[in-house]
Amino acid sequence: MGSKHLNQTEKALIGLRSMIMAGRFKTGQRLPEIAVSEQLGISRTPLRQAMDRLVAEGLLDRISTGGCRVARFTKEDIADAIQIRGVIEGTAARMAAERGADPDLLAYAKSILSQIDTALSESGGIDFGAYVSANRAFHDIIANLSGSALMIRELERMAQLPLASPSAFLSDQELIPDFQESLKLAQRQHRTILEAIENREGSRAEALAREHARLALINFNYLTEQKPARARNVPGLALLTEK
Amino acid sequence: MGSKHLNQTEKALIGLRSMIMAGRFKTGQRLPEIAVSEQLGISRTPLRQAMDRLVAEGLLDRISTGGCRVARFTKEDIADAIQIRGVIEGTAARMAAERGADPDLLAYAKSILSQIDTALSESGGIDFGAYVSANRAFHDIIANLSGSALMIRELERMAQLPLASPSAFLSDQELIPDFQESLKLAQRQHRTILEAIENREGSRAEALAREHARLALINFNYLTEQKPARARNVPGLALLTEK
DNA sequence: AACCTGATTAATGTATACAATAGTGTGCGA
DNA sequence: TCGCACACTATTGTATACATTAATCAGGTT
Repeated sequence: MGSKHLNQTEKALIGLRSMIMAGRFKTGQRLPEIAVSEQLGISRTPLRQAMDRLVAEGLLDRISTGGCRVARFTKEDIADAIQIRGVIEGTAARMAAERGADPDLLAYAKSILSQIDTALSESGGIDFGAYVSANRAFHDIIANLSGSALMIRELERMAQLPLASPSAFLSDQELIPDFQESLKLAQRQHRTILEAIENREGSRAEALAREHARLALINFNYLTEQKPARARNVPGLALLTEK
Repeated sequence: MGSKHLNQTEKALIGLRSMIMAGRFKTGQRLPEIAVSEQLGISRTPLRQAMDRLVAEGLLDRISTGGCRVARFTKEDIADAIQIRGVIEGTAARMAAERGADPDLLAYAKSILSQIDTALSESGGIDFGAYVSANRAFHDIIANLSGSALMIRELERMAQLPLASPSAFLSDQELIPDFQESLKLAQRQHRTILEAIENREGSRAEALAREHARLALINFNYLTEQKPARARNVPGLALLTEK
């Protein structure tokens, strides 16, 4: 599937991003290029390229005196990110509805929903792996249904923002049984969104997609307020800062 | 004002961006690093950094086999970009209204509106320079009124997209008298948006800001369909492609 | 003792040399 | 004449050395 031949810049990007997400750097401190490049076994040139990419993603902030530091996010930042992602996904859904969705893509979306149904009704408990990948696919399809290349790009960007992606709080759900009920609600919302798109009900599709994103917000609040210990396992949550 | 000490990367960014916007590169062809670096008098390292930034901005596309090419945009792309910008600005306005706008910022916004009034009522004709900079300031304030750092970032991004910025079709308006009436309509919309924010009418503020963005779309369509000759003067329009 | 000033150190920013790879053209064969 | 293969060229990707600038620390002065 994925090409195995990653160049140095891509290796640096992946390696550095995971280090950041895991919270491996001291807060507020400048990220030392030489040390990181030695740690990754990659020279500074591609590392710096990767850092530029991470600045664009919002994971790093440039420092005026030179270099970068790891960005910190407040709860409010994350709530805003989720809300904005919802707004953009809502716009994608509305565009899809108003312009008319591609029939093949619609059919594909329905097959994905069936996969989610299957994942949710496993006898031995929910199949999280299948759910997460199908959920990701569904949100990709919504972007594609809009028919706008820019929309696809923007939603990809939003998904990279820490904790704003539709799957941000899913990766570790096997640990959090309380979330399982919300998965079923989410799936009902998926169906309704697709139905609205198919019926060309643009405004309804938009509102539903916005509301759907709020589930992520609920999960986020639940996690940080009720289960702070488990929150440590969620990648990116290490970047959360007080106030 | 602006710091005079630009480093090489920033020089390359500015220089390359203006070359691209002016349409100085052959369509679909790979952008040659060596030639450009010699033309700018800057070595390849900071040039490549600048290219990465422009990829993030969407002005360049990466080529799978290496290097970048200048991105091309269809009319539909630009219409989508304007619409999405309107949606995000609408969200900023709604956030500002719902959360309550900062009084100082609100007062500042009103003073900017007065400046626009003055620019529009000059006896010798409209003062375009003053209008454009005040208009830009107004849209910046809307972003800031939202109180969300992410929102500010996203709107800055959208403003960099070719032809999606609130000022995209203003820079050259002295040549296009037909637009002058639309400036007055735009200013009325500015007042209404601010009023809705002040009254904490979130939904109204959102809808008004969305509608306001459509003015850019109208100007864009008018320009490309009615005055294609004058369209050549608008920076970025060189990137417009058929189909 | 606190603070400013200067020198030292260590980091980032830049240029360039080298390596790897994609693009191009030529020649040979069918 | 067309197509394929091979070699060659040109360009990108990477490493590294150098220049420049910021951070640090010591020493002296107030």
